[in-house]
Amino acid sequence: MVGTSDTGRRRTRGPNDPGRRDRIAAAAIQVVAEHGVPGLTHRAVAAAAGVPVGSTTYHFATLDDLLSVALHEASQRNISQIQEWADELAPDADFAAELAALVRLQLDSRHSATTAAYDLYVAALHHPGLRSASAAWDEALSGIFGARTDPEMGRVLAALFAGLVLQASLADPRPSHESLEAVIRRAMSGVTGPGPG
Amino acid sequence: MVGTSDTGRRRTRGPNDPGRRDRIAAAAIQVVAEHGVPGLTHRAVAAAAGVPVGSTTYHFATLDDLLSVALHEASQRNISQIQEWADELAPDADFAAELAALVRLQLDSRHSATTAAYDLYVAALHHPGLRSASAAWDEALSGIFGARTDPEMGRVLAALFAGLVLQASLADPRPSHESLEAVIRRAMSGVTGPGPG
Amino acid sequence: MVGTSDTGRRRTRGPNDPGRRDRIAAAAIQVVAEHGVPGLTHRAVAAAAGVPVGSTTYHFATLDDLLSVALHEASQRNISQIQEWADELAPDADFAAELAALVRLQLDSRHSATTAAYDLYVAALHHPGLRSASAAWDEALSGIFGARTDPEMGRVLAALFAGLVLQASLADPRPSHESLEAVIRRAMSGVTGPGPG
Amino acid sequence: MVGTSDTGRRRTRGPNDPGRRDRIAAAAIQVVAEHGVPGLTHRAVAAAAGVPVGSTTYHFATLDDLLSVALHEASQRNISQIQEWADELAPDADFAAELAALVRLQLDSRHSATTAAYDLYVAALHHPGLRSASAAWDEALSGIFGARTDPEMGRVLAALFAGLVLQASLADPRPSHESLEAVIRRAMSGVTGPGPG
DNA sequence: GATGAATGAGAATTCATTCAT
DNA sequence: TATGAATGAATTCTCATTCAT
Repeated sequence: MVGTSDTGRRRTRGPNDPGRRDRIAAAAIQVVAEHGVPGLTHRAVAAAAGVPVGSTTYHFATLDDLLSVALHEASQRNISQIQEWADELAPDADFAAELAALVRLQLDSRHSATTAAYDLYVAALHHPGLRSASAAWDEALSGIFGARTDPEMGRVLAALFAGLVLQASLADPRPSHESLEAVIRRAMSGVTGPGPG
Repeated sequence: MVGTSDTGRRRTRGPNDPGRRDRIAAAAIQVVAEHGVPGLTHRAVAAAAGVPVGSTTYHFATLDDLLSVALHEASQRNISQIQEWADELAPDADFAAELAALVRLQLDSRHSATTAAYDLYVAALHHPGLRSASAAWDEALSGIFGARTDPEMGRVLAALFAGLVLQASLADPRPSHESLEAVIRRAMSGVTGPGPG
Repeated sequence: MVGTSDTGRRRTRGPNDPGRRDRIAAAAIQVVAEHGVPGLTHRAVAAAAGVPVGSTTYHFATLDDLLSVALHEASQRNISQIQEWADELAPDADFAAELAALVRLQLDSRHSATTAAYDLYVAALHHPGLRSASAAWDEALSGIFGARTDPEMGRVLAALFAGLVLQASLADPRPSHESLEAVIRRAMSGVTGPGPG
Repeated sequence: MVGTSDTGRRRTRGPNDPGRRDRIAAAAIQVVAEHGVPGLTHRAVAAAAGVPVGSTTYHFATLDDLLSVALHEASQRNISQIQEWADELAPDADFAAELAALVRLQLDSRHSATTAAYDLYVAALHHPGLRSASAAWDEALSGIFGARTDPEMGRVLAALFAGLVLQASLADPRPSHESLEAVIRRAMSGVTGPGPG
């Protein structure tokens, strides 16, 4: 599936496969999504990436390296997705409703990525070197949400968003769009923005 | 005083230690606080509790049992503390300010317990059997906060609280009381409660 | 071959085999004799002792533990052998000749143990915690040899003995008894002991 | 100055570094001095020499090659140093005193080299191909010491020297110059040389 | 010549779990 | 009831060695 069809030259060794490092990083996120941070092992990542174990330790010598790349990559992806969501938002959109939809999106189609992201986010509690990445994530959310409201409300919504996604990921049944929207709208009740709220 | 023929009850080894099970559970939380869920092992817990490894497996046969008791115990403690905080709140207290103080309390004097709590909370993402415990926790927070405001605001504040504590645990430097209070007050701006806000 | 024939009760697990710890220690010396200190691994020791790897790590958690027990055991054995040799020495024996014979004995029938002993002795250079064991060994040799001559000559002979055994272990062909005896006798030329020298 | 088109000779990577092979050999000795023979790895040597791993395997394809070059180089250096010491010795020097000083010198300013030398010397026990190097070393010592006394005393002193340096390297505290001198003088008591003793 | 990438084989450890006592 | 001993299965990590470039 990967790195073939080029010339048909069989190659089992040697310095090639330039995308491998990235594939390993992606596999790390996938493993965290499936088994949590305790399941993040070189072996599991190797299996998920379809590479030998030695390859994972070559590119990421320690587990912390793996954890680090997973967190950075996951946070970057998450920020990109939310930025994209913000960019596509109509100027006169109902922000509360749209934000509720974003929460649902994180829970549904992006469920796996969301799980991994929160796992990694919390793992940073025990890895001082990773805290800056988690903090930068918060900053980004505040900025994105604040740009549509105001800086203070940005901070409100960033925290609320994080809390809601986390809670909702664990709730059974999942909260309805309506209830999410109501909560968000209520927190935004002091906003006099472009939305109809 | 220890391990003697106190009541004639046959005992192969060791002293009568009725609190041991609880001590092990407490040690489990402590281990999670220090090393995260990946560090939760029978051995680490045994060392933290000052008991032989065999004792931890005797009381909690599998790692999942340890994780489960840690989560239940941690969530119960957390809820108790917050309930206590609510009970001691003056009827005319400034709720936003007091809630900001509670956030700070979680970060400062209860930092270790808070870290463990979030670790365990997130671990439930990968342990369906534990989700109910995490969800019950949210319910409790919503209830406590809602009792001082209204049910919907209770949900707002529960999510906001969770998000703020998590963010603040990772922020460097820690957010000031003022900024926390401002965020909370803003989210509560639609409340016409007993507080001076 | 080991631990059977008792009652025929098959037993693959469980807390028994009380001599196991000692057998592992003996196997460690054997491994060093065969492959040197670089070959001292839990796996090799396990194979030599006929026990699972987990058993070697249970009794000797780290390689240093294994190295330590091997050095202590080897030095103790070596001292015992030499003490025995001294005890069996006739009062009017030709000490130089007998000492030369002892050197040969170390090289021939005890070759394997001697090799291991010197390997471990030198390994102590890199393990400050083991230096005392190596030093105690020297002390013992000085004492044993000095008891038959005088304390100063004891120190001469201890150093000479160590140097000769080491050199002779590496020489090809092995030095003859005559040449060893001549060297020793020459170093002892200032002795007016009970021997005919 | 480095890695440029100096002479037009095609060069894929890296500067012209004619001394590199020797630097790697020197680094190998240094690694052995610090971590013993078990620590002698291509990687450790590469790090110590400040060259890529591929460079160590290029110049010394196998670990045995590294071990071999380290032993030969170390023994040669050691012999040179001792030869130099002998050459600088005054004709009427007190040989016992000077030899004691040489022992001290090995322990003090040349401590690291001495440690490595004995490590490698003993490693030859398990590498038949290296025994000749170790044996040649003994020969050299016997010759050097014998030239100042007589051949037999040369052999006495070579063995005594080896034993004393090894013992003294492990003794804590290090033996005094006086005690070393006394031991050496005692072993030399049958010598009627040029020295005052 | 030289080297970064790659990998399979182990290395030390850790560990959950079992079990005789 | 309790626990030390035991062990097989990982786990992280190191490494010698190979090889395309």
